[in-house]
Amino acid sequence: MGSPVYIQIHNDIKRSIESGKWSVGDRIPSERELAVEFNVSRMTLRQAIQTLVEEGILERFVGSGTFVANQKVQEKMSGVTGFTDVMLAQGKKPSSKTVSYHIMSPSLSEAEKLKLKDGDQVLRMERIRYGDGTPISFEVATIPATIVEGLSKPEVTDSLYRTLETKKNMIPGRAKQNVSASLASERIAEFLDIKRGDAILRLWQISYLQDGTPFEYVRTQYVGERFEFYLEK
Amino acid sequence: MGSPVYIQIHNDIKRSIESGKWSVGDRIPSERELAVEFNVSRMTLRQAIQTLVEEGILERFVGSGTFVANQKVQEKMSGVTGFTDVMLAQGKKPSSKTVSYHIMSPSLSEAEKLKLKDGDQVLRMERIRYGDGTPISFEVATIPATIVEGLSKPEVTDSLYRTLETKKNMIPGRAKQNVSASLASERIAEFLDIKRGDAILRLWQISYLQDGTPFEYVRTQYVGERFEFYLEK
DNA sequence: ATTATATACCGGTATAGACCAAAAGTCTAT
DNA sequence: ATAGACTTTTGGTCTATACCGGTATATAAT
Repeated sequence: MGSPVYIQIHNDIKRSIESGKWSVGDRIPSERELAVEFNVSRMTLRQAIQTLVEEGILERFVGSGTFVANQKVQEKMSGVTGFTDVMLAQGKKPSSKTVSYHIMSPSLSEAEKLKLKDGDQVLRMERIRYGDGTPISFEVATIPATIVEGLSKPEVTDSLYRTLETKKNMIPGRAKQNVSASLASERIAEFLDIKRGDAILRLWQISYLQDGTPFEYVRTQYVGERFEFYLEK
Repeated sequence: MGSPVYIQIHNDIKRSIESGKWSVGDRIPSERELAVEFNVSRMTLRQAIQTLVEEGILERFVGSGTFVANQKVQEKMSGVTGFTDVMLAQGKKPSSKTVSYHIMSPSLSEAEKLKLKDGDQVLRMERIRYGDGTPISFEVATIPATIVEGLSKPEVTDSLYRTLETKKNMIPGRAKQNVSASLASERIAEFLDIKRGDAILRLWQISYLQDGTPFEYVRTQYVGERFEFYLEK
């Protein structure tokens, strides 16, 4: 094992939570108890907990204990995690309908934002996203063709982030986002089962790999009534 | 001094950097040296450094040392910086009109979010914010009366964040935010010089001091057409 | 039954030491 | 002069221990 002990413990605890050993709201054993259980000092154990707190998986309260957090998972939403994970984290069943899916030449704006060279092709797809069957958003995603090379359509549409990590060992790093509000057009309203003129939360996002290469440019329109964006700074 | 030693050292070092004692790219003394200088254990000193690294002010390299990083500016935007600084950063002249300003008893929701005790009073103010003279947002801010005690109205309304830092030595820490979209009501439309039913970007934010005390609860409605929210993750 | 009060437990902070691996500096043999 | 081998310095990890103040709960006093 190359990684430090506290990272291993971090993963151990994370697995325990994912496997249902501890559920949302549960108090996990105290630091002193866990330190004995994992046979490390309390300081080391604390470091493992610390990383989980920073991820929003655990919450600590002085005098009370450490608890499995519920809400905060949403934080990642604003980050580089995809729609699928966000919905799952909220206990909603994610699904999506692909409206279009084509390899094509990028628009000027797309080429600029994805730092493409002349002649580079992109995959552009339009999708409607659902949570528990209700339309949540309509998104247009543009991805450089080189990134999705060799991937099947389901691998791209189902959960691109996971596929990239597992199949191509590409790990998302930072992301730039822009949020604003507008009104639903006729076409969008139809897709999202709302009325024309209803409130829309607009998000555009450029996601970068850890080396700074842009790999996805997404413009999303969320139904204002059905979606909240949660951030923690 | 109530705050932990490592926070004090954190601020000490931060001040040293701001005052130009150490510039961008400079190597600061080693952890062991600084520990001696501040007369604390290396672990405690490390914690101070750690918080500065998390803020992006310092960078650490094993075997080389700890260096002053070049700051990313815009990130604070979505965080605990106020409207004034955001506008200035974009080269727009900020101004605001206070619609109401009263000390009163908090609503249930306010009391809960600001963790108030029974009988605690709050300052509630409604403001219209302008950028270069154009209405950008309407906001309702609720602040515990204890926080603004002894401050003049201009000190609160002009730039609360700066006043708190300079006058009360209160330093903002984290903030929780929620973003969604809705439509403008008649009243809001009038304030913002738009039409009823126009797109509104809604933001509520709870800001906390470094010790976790909530000190401000703000609900803002931005004109969708005139405002974009920029984030970097 | 209700209200104080004591106490055990919790995470937060802090100390003083230790060893490791990566990086940088120094010295040496070629 | 340079490549390679040592040594020192650096941040990263880890231990074992201690005390603090907040929290909850059991116990005693009302």
